[in-house]
Amino acid sequence: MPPKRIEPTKAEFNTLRALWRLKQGTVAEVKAACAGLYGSEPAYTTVMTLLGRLEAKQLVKVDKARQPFLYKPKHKEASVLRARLQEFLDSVFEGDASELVLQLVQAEALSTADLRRIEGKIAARAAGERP
Amino acid sequence: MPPKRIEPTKAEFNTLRALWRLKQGTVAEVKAACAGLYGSEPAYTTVMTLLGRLEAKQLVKVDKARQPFLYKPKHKEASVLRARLQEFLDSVFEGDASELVLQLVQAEALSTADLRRIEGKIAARAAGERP
DNA sequence: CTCCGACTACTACATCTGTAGTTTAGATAC
DNA sequence: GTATCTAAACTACAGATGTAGTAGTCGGAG
Repeated sequence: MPPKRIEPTKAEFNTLRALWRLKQGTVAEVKAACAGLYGSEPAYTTVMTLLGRLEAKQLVKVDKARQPFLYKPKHKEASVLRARLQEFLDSVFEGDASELVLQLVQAEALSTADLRRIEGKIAARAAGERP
Repeated sequence: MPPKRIEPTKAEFNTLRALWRLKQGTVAEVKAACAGLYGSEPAYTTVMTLLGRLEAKQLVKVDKARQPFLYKPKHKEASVLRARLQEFLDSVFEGDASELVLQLVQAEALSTADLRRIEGKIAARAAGERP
């Protein structure tokens, strides 16, 4: 199997998000994107450090032929989100997804209307899958 | 407002979970409960440290009149779970709960049947609320 | 050519986390 | 009362994390 992706830390994850938004980018571009997304702009070298750590974790790849280096995410955003979600679900809710959703509703982050919309979306997808 | 609860780290959270299961307990009891819940048993002093940090974070209270000290969770489990969930939702899914649920379904942690069950539960609760 | 500015490579460092050892003071068993 | 045991207090420490400074390099402005 693929040698099990290592998860990004919070700061790394935010950097990665900036990169997803850009599709790809240089350190300077990512730095600017971070400013846009999170209000504050990290130092240039901070972004470098984070991108470097992300590279070490195999979460981004770098084209060193180009100058300045061009960074690209190595995985789809949804895929990384899902991994983080799974990790969270297991460690906090002991894998009980229903309980998690119930808490979401009770926290009023989600309404029954939302739930129904989601069901609809799934149904649509299932129908389209094997037409 | 209450001075905003500080969130527990992973190890602290696990310790807290043990305490929730016990309702209350001494260091030795919590240590044993951890063994049961997580397979491995931490050192006695490790449990002390963690309970101490939890106390500093106002997440447990200690009765020092009793000997050995008796620890009790200061908040309901559901309430802490919900706070962690909210934090996660905001930081990873930018507050979009529907997206989170959709990912749960796609990760096959949840089925449409589950969703329907949850809706049912909510409906029942809503009905019982103001009968 | 020479200096400047953009970049990358290395280094730094305070905190936070997980995990536990060491010291001490009161309770207990003989 | 003296050795023993227990539980609490204090101390330790390596690795992860967030954040950034400094040194060295290379291509272009003048």
